[in-house]
Amino acid sequence: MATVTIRDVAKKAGVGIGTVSRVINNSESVSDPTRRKVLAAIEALDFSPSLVARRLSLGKTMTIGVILPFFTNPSYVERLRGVESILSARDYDLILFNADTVVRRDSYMRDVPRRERVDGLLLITHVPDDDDVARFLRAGVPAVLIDSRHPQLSHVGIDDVEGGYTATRHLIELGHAKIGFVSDYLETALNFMPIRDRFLGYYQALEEVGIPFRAEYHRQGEHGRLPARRLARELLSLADPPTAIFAYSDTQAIGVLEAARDLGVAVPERLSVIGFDDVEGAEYWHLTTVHQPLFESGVVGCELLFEEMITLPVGSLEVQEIVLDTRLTVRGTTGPPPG
Amino acid sequence: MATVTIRDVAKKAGVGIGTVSRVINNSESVSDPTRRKVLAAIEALDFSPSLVARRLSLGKTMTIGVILPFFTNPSYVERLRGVESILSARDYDLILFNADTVVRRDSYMRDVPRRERVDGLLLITHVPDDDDVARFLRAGVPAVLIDSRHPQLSHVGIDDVEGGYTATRHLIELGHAKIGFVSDYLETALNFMPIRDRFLGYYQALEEVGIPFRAEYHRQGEHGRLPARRLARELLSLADPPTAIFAYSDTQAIGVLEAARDLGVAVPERLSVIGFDDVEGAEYWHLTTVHQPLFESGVVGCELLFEEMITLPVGSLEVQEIVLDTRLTVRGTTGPPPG
DNA sequence: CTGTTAGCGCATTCAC
DNA sequence: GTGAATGCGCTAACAG
Repeated sequence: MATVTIRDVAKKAGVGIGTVSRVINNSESVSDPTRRKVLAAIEALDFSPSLVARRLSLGKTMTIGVILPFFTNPSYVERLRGVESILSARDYDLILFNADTVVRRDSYMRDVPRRERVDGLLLITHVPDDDDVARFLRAGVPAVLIDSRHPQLSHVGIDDVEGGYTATRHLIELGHAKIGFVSDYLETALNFMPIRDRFLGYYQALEEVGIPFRAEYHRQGEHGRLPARRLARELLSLADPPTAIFAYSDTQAIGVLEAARDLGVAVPERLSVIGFDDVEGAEYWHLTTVHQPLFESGVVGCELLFEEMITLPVGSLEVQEIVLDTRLTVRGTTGPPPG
Repeated sequence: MATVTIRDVAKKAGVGIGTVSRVINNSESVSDPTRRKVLAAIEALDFSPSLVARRLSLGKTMTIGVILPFFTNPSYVERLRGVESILSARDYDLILFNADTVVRRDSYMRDVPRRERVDGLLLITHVPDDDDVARFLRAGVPAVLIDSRHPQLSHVGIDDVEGGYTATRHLIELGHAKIGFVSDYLETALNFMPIRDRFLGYYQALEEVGIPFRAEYHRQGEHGRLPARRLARELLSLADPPTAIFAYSDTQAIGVLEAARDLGVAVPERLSVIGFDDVEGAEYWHLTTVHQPLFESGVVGCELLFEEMITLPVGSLEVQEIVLDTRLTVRGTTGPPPG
């Protein structure tokens, strides 16, 4: 209970604390006999070095922080798994900052990089503004973006415009012309980029083949299954309802499927539905969707961050932009339009 | 960039560092004028105290650790949300330790409580052995269990025996006598308690009304939708198949529903299915299930932990056992047996 | 009320 | 190679 320190070990081994420190850190310059003595003492005392003290002394925290909008969402869980897979291999700790509101995001953006809490920062989906980035740089905290962009920061993501295009294009090629889009609000205080991008892809795909964009076919709402369900119901209740719906995420696609069921609209016979992400659940809903490498995005983002962390001075590394591939995954919820 | 310390502030404000420290910590005994001076200096220098130093000095880490089998599972996400809701209000950080294998669990059980990494530990589902608990106590790290039990540790959970009983009883009351059970392996290296408990509840409910337990009606496998699907298919292919199936979790219940669909068995006309947890997706499937307060379990567990953390010496607080209520939630997948 | 001092546990110069 | 001294930034106990 009386926590055993490096000093106790030194005394027991009959050496100086410096030597113990060297042994702990695998320094070359320790003779084999003394090393053995120290190791024995460590063993005997069941000593393990204090991370906090080491951090203070080293000026490093050995943890990286992740700021994200809450991880309830399956896609974030997948990404975090990727991050975690890298961290655990490097003996780094992971601290999560759940920024699901503007207030909390701002607070974290301000505080987290400041107080030597983390050695590096991963921002998922959240878009830092110029002030934030300046603060990161000033604080000397490397930051990497996942699923978001900023000219001065490295990031990993996908081409959401292309993804939106791919989804819409799939529906068009099946013969659909009346294609709805159910999404999060395009403009919000949190201002997530993929939302606008996928919409853009949707828009461009329509335009390309001369299908006019119909505002009433684009419904926006809060993220989530239930709001999407409501929006889809609106869509399907239109005088001239769409024969296909592209949902911003798989979660929302499920909502759309529910709406179809609510209204007795057969999928895919009378309505095609395509989602986005390809989360684990997607397969079991037989959901056609656009697959994106979520786990890998966490891995790559984390690796990128470590690169930056070992490169001094902070910010000297050239900004890298890594774009992962998306892939259309056709399952059972899309087919040719009725009639 | 040259990190500004408490000393810089003291110099600038023309006071001693002790005073600055007092201001930072909202100590009463500082005169208003000096407080103002210090505050001004802090503002001017954009100073913020080093958490690491504070931690070293205080001997506290201001973080709590959570060890859990990976949080991919929807039920863990819900629990974590509950934990996080308490933490953020208290200015504590959350470190996640993903222990999805025996090796990693053992490693975390050994290392995490040791190196003053955390002020408190939350174990979800994982069952510590006596050695683990002894180590926690020795290290002076309070620990609380969620969804798991140990005589020397406080815990919050549900009565899984009762839950299993409730589910089975519901089927019995509908008139079913041939009731299958699809579950995780009862005996595994990770040795989770709820699995055996729910089985026990299932067993007792049958016994109570004189329905003999039939070993071929109990199928065990890996956790997950797909394994459950396979198991359920086996069950339904029996010469004398069950007319109802109780699944250990909602996830597995979905697998059972799929199996029924695979085999063209109508639910609930020819087969009743009941799950457990009442995760978000359960509603979509109209799944009858046993609801358990997942979010609340995180909240309560975390509150319990804080109680222990402020009570010295560690372990002096009486062990508390909090049992949350489960609730049968009847939806559309259960009904009377055919015929 | 407030300045000063002594650690917190470790890594890192330095001399030896 | 190795031991002793110094400092990381802060809190707390002690004088004033």
